[in-house]
Amino acid sequence: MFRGEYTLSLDAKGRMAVPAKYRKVLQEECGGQLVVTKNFDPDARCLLLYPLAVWQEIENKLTEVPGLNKAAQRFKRFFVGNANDCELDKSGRILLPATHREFSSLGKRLRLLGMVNKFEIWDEDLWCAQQQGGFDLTDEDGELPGILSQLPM
Amino acid sequence: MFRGEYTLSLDAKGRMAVPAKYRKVLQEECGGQLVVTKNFDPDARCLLLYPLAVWQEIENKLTEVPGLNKAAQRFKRFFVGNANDCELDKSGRILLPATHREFSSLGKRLRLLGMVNKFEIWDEDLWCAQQQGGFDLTDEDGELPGILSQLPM
DNA sequence: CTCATTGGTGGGTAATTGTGGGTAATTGTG
DNA sequence: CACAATTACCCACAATTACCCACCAATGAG
Repeated sequence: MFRGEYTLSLDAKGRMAVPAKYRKVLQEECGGQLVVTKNFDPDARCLLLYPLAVWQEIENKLTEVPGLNKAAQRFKRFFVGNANDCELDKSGRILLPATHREFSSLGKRLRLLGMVNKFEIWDEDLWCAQQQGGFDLTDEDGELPGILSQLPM
Repeated sequence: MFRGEYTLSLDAKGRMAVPAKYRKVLQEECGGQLVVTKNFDPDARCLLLYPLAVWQEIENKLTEVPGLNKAAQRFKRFFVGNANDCELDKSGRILLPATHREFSSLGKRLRLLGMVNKFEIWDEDLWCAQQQGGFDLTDEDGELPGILSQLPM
């Protein structure tokens, strides 16, 4: 699955090269079909990039969301409403929609992060600023998420 | 498993030779596939080097992390987002990504530390400075971690 | 002590990967 | 239907990476 940090650039046409090592996998897994959406966490203004197959699982789950639950609808509106298809072109690049580039303040230099089942796309400066701040691993409730306390790292 | 301290150098291209005694093991255990990431502890600015097989155990655990838990995502972003693959080349060296070298202030001289299931990579000067300071074995809460109090040492 | 072997280092070179931009095809709009 | 805007394809160049070989220092055997 996906991991690691890649420094890449956004060209004048709004395209980003996907690292060569992932192109083959993405072709096989989903014919180079991807989905970009915006991250809902206001403290992490980045884009999320999913292989179509992974995205569809999420989308399936979302069909179960009750139509009258306002919070759920709000989430769906943001997450799915902002999810655009993109396809790897013949040279292994994807075109990021203008609205998305603007949302995440993407400049010329980007950082792509492998996040196991998806990628995150950050503006380089934003990412560096984000990394500067200390890391607080505790939840809103001040607790360490259970899963983190058991990692064999 | 890994132990010991090795003094090595980083060449002009950013490569580091893995000590010969570990090359064979790493080839057998994981085909020479390794993963480097950045250490989470701001008081220990070093890189962590895992054999792929060990890394995958950690990563598997992380697939269970809920996408909407902000603290968990923050952790994943740092730990997995910074985890780049590296492979032993034909002469037993690995190429450390530029971003990682910068993060841990790696100069020409390095120290590699065996840490049982992983290695740590330090800049030599940083490592020496770190060793100067006294050692506090107690946790943030002033307690000795339970597991340490039972060591048959 | 000398020689052969091994392990670490440096650097040339070829292959691969990322980037920029011209041009043709497609899409949407009036 | 014609036009403008956008997108996809292609090629050329630059940067990076992987492979190879040569060198030197340390080690161990004879």
